Amino acid sequence: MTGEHNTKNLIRGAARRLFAEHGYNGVSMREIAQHVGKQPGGIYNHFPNKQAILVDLMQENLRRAHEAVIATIDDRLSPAERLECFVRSHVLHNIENPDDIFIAYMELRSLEPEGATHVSKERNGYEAALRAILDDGAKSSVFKLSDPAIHARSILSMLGGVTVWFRQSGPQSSADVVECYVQAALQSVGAPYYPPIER
Amino acid sequence: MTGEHNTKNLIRGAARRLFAEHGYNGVSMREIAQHVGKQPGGIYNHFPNKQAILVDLMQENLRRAHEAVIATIDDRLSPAERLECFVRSHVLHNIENPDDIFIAYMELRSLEPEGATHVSKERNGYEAALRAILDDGAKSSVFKLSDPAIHARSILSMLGGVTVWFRQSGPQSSADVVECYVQAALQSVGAPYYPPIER
DNA sequence: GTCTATAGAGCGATAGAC
DNA sequence: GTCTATCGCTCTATAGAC
Repeated sequence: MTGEHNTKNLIRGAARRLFAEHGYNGVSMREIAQHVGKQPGGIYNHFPNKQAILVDLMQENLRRAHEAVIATIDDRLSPAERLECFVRSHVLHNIENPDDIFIAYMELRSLEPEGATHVSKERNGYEAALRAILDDGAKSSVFKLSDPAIHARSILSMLGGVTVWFRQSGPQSSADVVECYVQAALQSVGAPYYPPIER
Repeated sequence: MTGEHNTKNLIRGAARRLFAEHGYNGVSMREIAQHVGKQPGGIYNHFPNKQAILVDLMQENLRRAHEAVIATIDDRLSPAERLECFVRSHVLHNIENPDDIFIAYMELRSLEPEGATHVSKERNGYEAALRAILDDGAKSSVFKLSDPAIHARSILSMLGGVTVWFRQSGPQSSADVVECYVQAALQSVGAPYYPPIER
């Protein structure tokens, strides 16, 4: 699936990088072609138009991101443990795929209606999964929160912010950053945070 | 200053609305002119070019937003009280000026270098003001946080998210939403949250 | 599947009458 | 300060040779 066709994937890669940096409307087919080392017209052998490249990136990446996070959550764990799993894998995935995530959350407005509703549904499902954890914790009073829906959104905004400033090449280790977001997210719903292990 | 010239302010208003909805690169001078009820060429009597409209909006609005928030913080208060003031006025300002804030945080990449550095400095100063509060609270152990810089960024991302989903015309009251973010932000740094008053 | 060439539309910005 | 008109350019997308 990923390596199905070389040029098509090169186009995906160039578009991902350029869309993340300049935004969908700030990037031309010519620029994408140039980064792939091909002529502009040739892109249309792989995607019917520019919008299709964005749809391809957003739908596929968002689906994979959500799937990866949801898979790490074991329903038998406590709400606090499930939230910790959620945050940890979400931030880790964001750190490892900053461009994908950045595009997915910035370019909803550049999608035409059909793609926009699809992506919105995908996002709402993900948000609902997080809200279910918060609801559970609120019921058993291990979480202190007045509105699970708003807290869910605020956690997602918080975690999404990591793609704006964090770079793997920077001074901080991924593990430390993840840990810090785990602490902030757990505490934000009133759950206690215990650092992994003293060194 | 605000009412200095009618057409110029109409242009500001149309550009604010359109940039927030479609992004800087997704809006043409023709569209802005149309929303103002003027001819495209006429805009250039008020702004030298398109970029100048964006710079005008971002610099002025960000400065006013930060000024308004910082002004509500009394240095004699405790770190927790100062953080509460910060969050409360920040969210309230975001709610009352969603387009301004949304543009300021989304369109940094559409700014040419000169304007980008100016806006970055403005933002960094604001982030530093928040970090100073967190540092204070961490020193006296009323806040529980492993990295004040990351916690400051995570709070700002969290609060900024309100512009994405909240609408004044929606079902929730501004006051309730503000209160919810106050709770999430205070708790995220490990500070206790006391609801305003039982009803 | 890639190329060259270009159609057809829209863009930012300017000139000059009023 | 607003208008009409337009320049020069870039854009997405297509056609057709190889």
